[in-house]
Amino acid sequence: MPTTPLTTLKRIAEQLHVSETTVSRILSGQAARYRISKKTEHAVSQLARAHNFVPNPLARGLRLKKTLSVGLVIPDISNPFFAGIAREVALGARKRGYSVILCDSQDDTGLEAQSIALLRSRRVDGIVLCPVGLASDHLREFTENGLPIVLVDRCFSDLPLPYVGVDNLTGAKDATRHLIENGHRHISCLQGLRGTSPNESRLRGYIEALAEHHLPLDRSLIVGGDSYGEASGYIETKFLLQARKDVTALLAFGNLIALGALRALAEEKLRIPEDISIISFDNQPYLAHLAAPMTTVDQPYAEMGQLAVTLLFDQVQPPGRALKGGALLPTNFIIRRSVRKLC
Amino acid sequence: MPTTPLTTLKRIAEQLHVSETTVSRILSGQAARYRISKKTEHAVSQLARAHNFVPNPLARGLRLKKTLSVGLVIPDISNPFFAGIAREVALGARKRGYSVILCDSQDDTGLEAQSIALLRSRRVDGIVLCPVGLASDHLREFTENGLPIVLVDRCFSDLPLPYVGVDNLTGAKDATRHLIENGHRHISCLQGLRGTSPNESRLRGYIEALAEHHLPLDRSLIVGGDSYGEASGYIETKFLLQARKDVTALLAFGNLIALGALRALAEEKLRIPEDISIISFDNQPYLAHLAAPMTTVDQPYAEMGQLAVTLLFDQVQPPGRALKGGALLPTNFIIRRSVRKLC
DNA sequence: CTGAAAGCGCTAACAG
DNA sequence: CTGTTAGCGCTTTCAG
Repeated sequence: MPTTPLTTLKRIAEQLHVSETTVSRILSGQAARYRISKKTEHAVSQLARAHNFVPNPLARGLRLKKTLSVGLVIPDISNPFFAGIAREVALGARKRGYSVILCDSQDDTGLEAQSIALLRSRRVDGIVLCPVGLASDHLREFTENGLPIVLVDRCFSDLPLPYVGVDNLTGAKDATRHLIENGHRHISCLQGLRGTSPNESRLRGYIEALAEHHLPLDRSLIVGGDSYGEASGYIETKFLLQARKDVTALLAFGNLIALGALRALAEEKLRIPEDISIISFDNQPYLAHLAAPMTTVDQPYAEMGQLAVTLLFDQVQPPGRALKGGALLPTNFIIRRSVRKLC
Repeated sequence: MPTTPLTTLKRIAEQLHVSETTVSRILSGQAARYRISKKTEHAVSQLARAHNFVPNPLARGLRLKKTLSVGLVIPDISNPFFAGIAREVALGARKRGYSVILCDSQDDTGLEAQSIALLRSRRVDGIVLCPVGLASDHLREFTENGLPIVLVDRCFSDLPLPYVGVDNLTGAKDATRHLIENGHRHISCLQGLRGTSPNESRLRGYIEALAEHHLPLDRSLIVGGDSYGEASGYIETKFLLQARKDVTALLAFGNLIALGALRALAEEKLRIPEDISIISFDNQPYLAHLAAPMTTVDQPYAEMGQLAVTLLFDQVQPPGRALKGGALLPTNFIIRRSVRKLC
C-alpha cells in the first residue's frame, strides 16, 4: 500500500473532465441507477482505485448526518471484564464498516455524561454504554427517538433502554447457596459499587439464598460498596478480618475485588480454603490457576459484547424492525477448590 | 444536563442579528483580538451557553484539517498488557481534549494496515500504534513529515520512528540468569510471535545469558513463535513436555503464554516449582496469587502508555521542539516462588 | 446519460 | 468593531 496523498472527488473529476456528481454517483454504486456509460464508469473507478480514493468521512458526515462511527463508553478499560466486551464491540463495529470512539469514564458519572455529550457532538451513529450506573438523568434523552444506544452490564430500573447483562441475582444465589450447603454460616459480601444494578441484584441473590435456608441476615457482613476496584477488595477484606473473626467465607462481587481480597488474605497469612473460603463473581482465566483454583460465577462477556453490537446495529441500520428490549444471559457456576466443606 | 438539540453557529448568529464570523470569533476566544464589544461578546457567549453550543467537529475538521482525535491501534485489547496501555492513552488524550478512535488489529498485519488507512482517511491528528511487528512497509509513510505516530511495545530496526518499549534483552537475561544460577540447565523458551522485536530481543537475552555461563544453546528448547496468545502457550507446552522430559524450567514470553503453559502443566499434573520452574515476561496482578506465585519480568505498562501519549502530543502540538527518539524503559525483575533451586 | 448549483457548519482572508 | 465572501469535500435536488 503505497502512500497516496488522499485524493478528492473533485480532483478525480477534473482529471477525467467529468463532473463531481458523476464521480460521486459511480463511486457510491449508483452508476446503474443513473445509467452512466460503461466507459465513464470504468475510467472513473479505475482512476479512483489507482489513487486509492476514499471519500472524506468528515465531508460525508457533514452532508449525510451519518458518520459510520459509534461510541464506546467504559468505566475502566483495564478491567479484563470490560476489555473483553470492548474487544467484541471493536470487532463487531469494524465488521460492519464502523469506527469506534473509545471513552474511559473512570467510573465517574460526570465523566460519563461528558463522554456522551462529546460523542453526541461528534455525531456518532450510536453508543454502546457500560454505565457507571449511579445516575441516569443524563441518559433520559435516549429514551425518545434520539440516538441509538445499548446499555451493557449495568442498567436502570426506571429507564427502558435496550440492555445486555447477566442474571446477577441467580448467579449470586447459586454461589451463596453453594457456600451454605458446604456448611458456611458467616458469609461476607465484598460489594462492588453500591447502587449499581449488578451490585444490588447480587446482594438480593445473596439475601434470598440466606432466607431460603432460614439463616439470619447480618448486615455487618455486607461490606464495601465504593468501587469494583482491586483497592476496594483489599481494604474491605483487611477491615473485615479485623472486625469479624467468625467469617468463614467471602463472596467477591467482581474479579478485581477478588484480587484485592486475595492480596489481603495473603498478607494475613490466611490459606484458602483451609482458613477461609472465597467465591468470585466474574470468571477470568487465571482464576483456575490460583493457589486455590477459585470457584466463580462466570459471565459470558464475549457474548455480551457481541449481543450489544448486534442490538445497537439493529437500531442504527434497522434490518426490518429493530428488536428493542435486550437480553439477560445466564451465568455459569464453576466449582473449583476455593470453598471448604465445613460439615 | 438537559438535552439541547445541538445548535449551530448560524442559528446563534441569526437570533442575535450578528454575523456568523463574529460568533465564531467570540466562541473561539478571539474576542479580544478583534476588539469585539463587551456587549456583543456577552450576549453571544450567554446564548451559546444557554443552548449548550459545541462547534460541529466535522465541519471544523473539514475546514481546519485538524480533528482533535487520535488513533489507537492495538493487536488485542483483551490482553491486559495492551488494555493497560490503552487506558493511559485514553486518559491522556481526554486530558488534552482529544478523542481516540480504537482499532483492534487482531495481530494481523493486513488489518493493521487497513486500520491505519482508515485512521488516515478519518484525518486523525496522530496515531499510537502497537504494531503487530512483522512488517513495516505500510509504515514507511510515517518516516517523512507525515502524520505523527508513536510505536509502542514492538519496533523495527530499519524504521526510525519514535518508540516506547522496555529493555527486553536485559529483562530476559535477568530471568535466564536467575534460572541458571538456580541450577537449571535445560531451560525452554516459550516464544511469542517470532520476528517481532520484543520476541527477538528476549531471545537474544536468553542466548546471551546462556553464553555468559558457558552453557550450550539447544535450539530444540526454543519453541512456539506463532503468537503471544494463551493457546500458543498451551499447545507448545504440551508438545514440549512430550518431546523433552529433561526440561526443568520454562521462560514464557508473555502473560497469556504463561497462562497457557499453566493450563498445560495442570493437565499434565506437574507442580510448580517442584516438577518444573517457570518465569513469565510481563507481570500481572494475579501472578502473585498463583499456586506458585510467579517470578516475572515486570513491564511498566502504565508508564509506557503515558509516555506514548506524551511523545505523540509533542509532535501533534509541539511545545517547543518535538523530542523525537522515544525511550527504552527498564524492566523490573520480581522474584517470587515459581523457580526451584536445584543446586 | 450528465451537470450546475446549493448547502451541510465552520473559519480565514479581505474589506471596511 | 463587524461583515462579506469563499471554500473545506461531499451529496442531492433540479434541470437538461
